[in-house]
Amino acid sequence: MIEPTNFIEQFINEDIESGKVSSDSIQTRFPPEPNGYLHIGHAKSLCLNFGVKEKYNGKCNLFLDDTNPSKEKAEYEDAIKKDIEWLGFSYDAVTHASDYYEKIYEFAEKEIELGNAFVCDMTPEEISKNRGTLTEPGKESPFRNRSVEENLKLFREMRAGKYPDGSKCLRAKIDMASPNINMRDPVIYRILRETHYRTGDKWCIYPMYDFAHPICDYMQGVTHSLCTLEFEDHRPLYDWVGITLGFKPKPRQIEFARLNVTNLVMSKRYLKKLVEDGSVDGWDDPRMPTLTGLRARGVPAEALKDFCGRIGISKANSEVQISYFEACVREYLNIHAERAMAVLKPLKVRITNYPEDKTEEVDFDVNPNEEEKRTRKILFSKTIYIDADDFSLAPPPKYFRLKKDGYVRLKSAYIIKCDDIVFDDDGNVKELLCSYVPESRSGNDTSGIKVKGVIQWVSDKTAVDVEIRKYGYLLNDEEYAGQDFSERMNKNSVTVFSGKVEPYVMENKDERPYQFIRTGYFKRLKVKGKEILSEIVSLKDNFNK
RNA sequence: AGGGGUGUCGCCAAGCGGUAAGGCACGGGAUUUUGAUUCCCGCAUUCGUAGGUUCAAAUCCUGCCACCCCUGCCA
Repeated sequence: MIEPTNFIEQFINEDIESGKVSSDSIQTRFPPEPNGYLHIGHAKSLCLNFGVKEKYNGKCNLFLDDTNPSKEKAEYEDAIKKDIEWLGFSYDAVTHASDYYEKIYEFAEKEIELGNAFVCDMTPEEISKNRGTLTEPGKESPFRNRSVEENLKLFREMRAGKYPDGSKCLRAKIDMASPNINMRDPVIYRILRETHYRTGDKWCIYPMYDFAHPICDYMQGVTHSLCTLEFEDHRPLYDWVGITLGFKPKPRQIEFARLNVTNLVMSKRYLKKLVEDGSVDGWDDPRMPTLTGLRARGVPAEALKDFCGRIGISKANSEVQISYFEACVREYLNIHAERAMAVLKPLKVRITNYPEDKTEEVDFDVNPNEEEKRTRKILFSKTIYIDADDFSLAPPPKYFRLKKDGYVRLKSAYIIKCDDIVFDDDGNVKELLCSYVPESRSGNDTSGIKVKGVIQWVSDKTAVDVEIRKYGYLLNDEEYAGQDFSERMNKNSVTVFSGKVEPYVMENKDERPYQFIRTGYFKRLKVKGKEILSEIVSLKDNFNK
């Protein structure tokens, strides 16, 4: 007996116990339509479907739901595969609705033969008009009672290309008076002369989602078809197809709430618009909530999966705060990211009592939290840079960092005292003149001086100039409601710093994330051929509280 | 009386008749050469609401309220 962690697994257990399905046959599928890139919302579905597969030792296919050739592209299919690979899920097979077009067609003929479907000559407008409303029943099509023979002949002619687009369609014969509008003789096949990215011009009729999906599920051996809440009303139709066609065992559709993240723009339509109008650099722009965007940002796949697991599965419409996601990212990065030093806004510091040409190496912890501590050497010298934010001309109370006549520790090195401030012509701080305490060297500090502030620094002898960027998210704040997306973008765009980092960060070939002391988590990224450092997520900062 | 759903802490979310798990956030304290991390401690006498059944209800029943989805030849 498998311990369920959500209501879907409870249902699966019930189906196993009741003998509906055998425990070794559990199968799900991840069913995106290849009409866009996967985003963080899909990650929830991915984790759910593959989670069930792993838990029940079952199967899970990547099923591309390509029944609408006018929206779908191979580019999207390729991107979807890459994203799933990145997340580390392995599917048992890649399948497409289009793989089953012939089979679906046969099932359609079967429905006709069973008297469950008819060819309708009404225009889309007429069908819409006769559908009735939420409170009034619809009117039956005048073509509803055509003979099986006539329907079969007409449907075959539809396939053969005898009729223009939209002039005829195949409809399920269910109930025009049903309170569920999806059951009012829904269209299950349409005529559409559009080149399909996989089947080309082989077909000029295409099955609709409601008809194709249950058939494809069944053909693949799917036992549990997990989808989002808006398909609840379609379940009776899903079941109708399975029952009329005699599917055994009939796949069970179970709905769950889709992921909403507070203020995060996730609509495929808007994301596509941003890409197309050049507001972002592409689907993989680090500001995008797409999986490829998150990957570019430096979000570890493990952190994303952890997030999906932690938010849980339910049927309640909910909105998860982005801080939850960020907490998961921080938690992972805290364990895995190497520490490094960097200054986003360099401020020159001259250590007046340090010899001009002397340098020395100090030991720096790669990650203080790891069990087997590793250290690496960092060069210290007379002139260094600290972050401008680590010095204050007018320090508030309880300010721990550098101020005039105050002491602060340079991480892994010496304690320094700020003796003097050099201003430029405009009255801005240009440089600090400090003195170091020779006996305060990290590791064997005999100075007896206690400082609360520890700041990062880089030596001018080794510092590498690099552009450092903080990327915002594409937010849909009330503040920006009604504004054009390009305007929202400007406000949530990119903050650029001309920073300096220790060479270690730039020397590594891989793109491992770093935690810059007291700053945040960063990774190297190439934007239009230029190497930059971009922020993955900021450090939790209690200083401002 | 259109149908289908959902309502448990600021945000997720367990709970399935025996007297409110956990996480994020938050508040307090300790340790810390990252104001990070880590570590303690606190954080719903109450489960949308009003009744009812029961020795006992978030869990069962009834009524009300709120929110979401459905009138594509989209998925």
